[in-house]
Amino acid sequence: MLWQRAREPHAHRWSLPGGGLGSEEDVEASIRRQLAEKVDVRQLSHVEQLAVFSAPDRVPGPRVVATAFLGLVPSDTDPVVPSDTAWHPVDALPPTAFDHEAICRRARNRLASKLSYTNLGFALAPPEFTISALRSLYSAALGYEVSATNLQRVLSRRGLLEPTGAVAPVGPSGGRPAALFRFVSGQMRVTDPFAVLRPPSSRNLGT
Amino acid sequence: MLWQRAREPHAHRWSLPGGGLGSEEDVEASIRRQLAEKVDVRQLSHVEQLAVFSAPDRVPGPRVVATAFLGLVPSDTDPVVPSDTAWHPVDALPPTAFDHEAICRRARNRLASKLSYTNLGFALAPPEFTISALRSLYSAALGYEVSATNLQRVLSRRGLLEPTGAVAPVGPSGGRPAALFRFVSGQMRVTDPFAVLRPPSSRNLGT
DNA sequence: CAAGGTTTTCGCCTTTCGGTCGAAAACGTG
DNA sequence: CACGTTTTCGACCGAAAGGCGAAAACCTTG
Repeated sequence: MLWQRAREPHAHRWSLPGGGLGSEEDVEASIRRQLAEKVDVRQLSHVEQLAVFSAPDRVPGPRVVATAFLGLVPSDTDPVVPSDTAWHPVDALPPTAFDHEAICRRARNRLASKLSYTNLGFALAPPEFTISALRSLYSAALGYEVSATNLQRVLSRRGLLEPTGAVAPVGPSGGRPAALFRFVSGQMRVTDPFAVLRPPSSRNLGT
Repeated sequence: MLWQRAREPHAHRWSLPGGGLGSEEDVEASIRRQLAEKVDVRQLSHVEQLAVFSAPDRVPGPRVVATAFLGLVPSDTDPVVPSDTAWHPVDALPPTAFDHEAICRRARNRLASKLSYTNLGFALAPPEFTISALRSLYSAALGYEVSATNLQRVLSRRGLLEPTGAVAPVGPSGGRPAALFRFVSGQMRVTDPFAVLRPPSSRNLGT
């Protein structure tokens, strides 16, 4: 989500939401406050620090040190945004101000990595979803196609997925109605990565 | 590596090396400069941003925003450090100044995670090492025992390990002399994590 | 120098995990 | 009711990882 700068420098270029750090808040409280001007903060399903960008010449004039965040909203949210603000596909960004394109790239890479080795998927999905919808989300975020069969098995084996029992309405072209799933509550925050070298004789599946 | 504060606030408590950001450097250049006063920077085998710590009351007086870094040196380096500076086991830290204990915990968690799903191990190991020495390093960093057999196999299969041909001198209690290994050059920087959901029909093993 | 202790290495086996494929299920439509 | 469409599920396979124990290669000691 970018907003279009009205004034120089870099007028008319698109930039990430953000602003100065208040004296009584930490950086996360600050970005949530800044974001509240653009979108309802309660819709944020995940917020994490990305990196500090601090090159002396990253903005004209006096140095500005930026703490970049990665913020996610579920795919079904369509928040009302101000007129100077719009969503852009991360693969086809318009001309951006300052180093904001690099920041977006970093965010995209972080998301793709964490999708694979953590349970971050819950932050992208709506409360209930079909496997094929989830497959589309993962494919879009990762940048390559994943198999629905495999995705369901991997997430299920990790104990993240739970059928709701209901089925989704069928599409205009027919087909078998898809079962609805949800991420199991209690797993709706980022947990430890799924380690490859595990402690002896203990899997990280059970509660 | 901590140094002992001489003055208030928090006199005599141990704190992480660091200092103010200069106007002509970014945060990584700054921490390398600060660290150079304590230890030869060329010994650093890995440096990465950890997180920003910015709670308004994290230090007394005016707010100080800190960008924390994780820095690693190979286990065989024993750098000369100033008299007010010393190494401490991360599991048994002395009383620390400010929020530096929390920073250390975060660093330790980051290290443990990345050891498993990236090739970060090279940053901890000396240029040449035996499998059991490497096993000790991994066990210490991860906090649980790993099997030497499995560690060697996992790292080998990822194409990270290479035998030097030489063997290490035997210990005081005898035993078969251990073969020496090195991390293959070209893999001596952190590469992409080993993704679980891979793109179709392409493994991340080949060069 | 043979016996026994110690440490490393290696092969074999089992389990788990991820990838792939195709058949079957469950809907629409003509 | 045949047919297209989409989802679901089971089967199979290879690769990855964990576990175990025998063999190898050194030491010391009697």
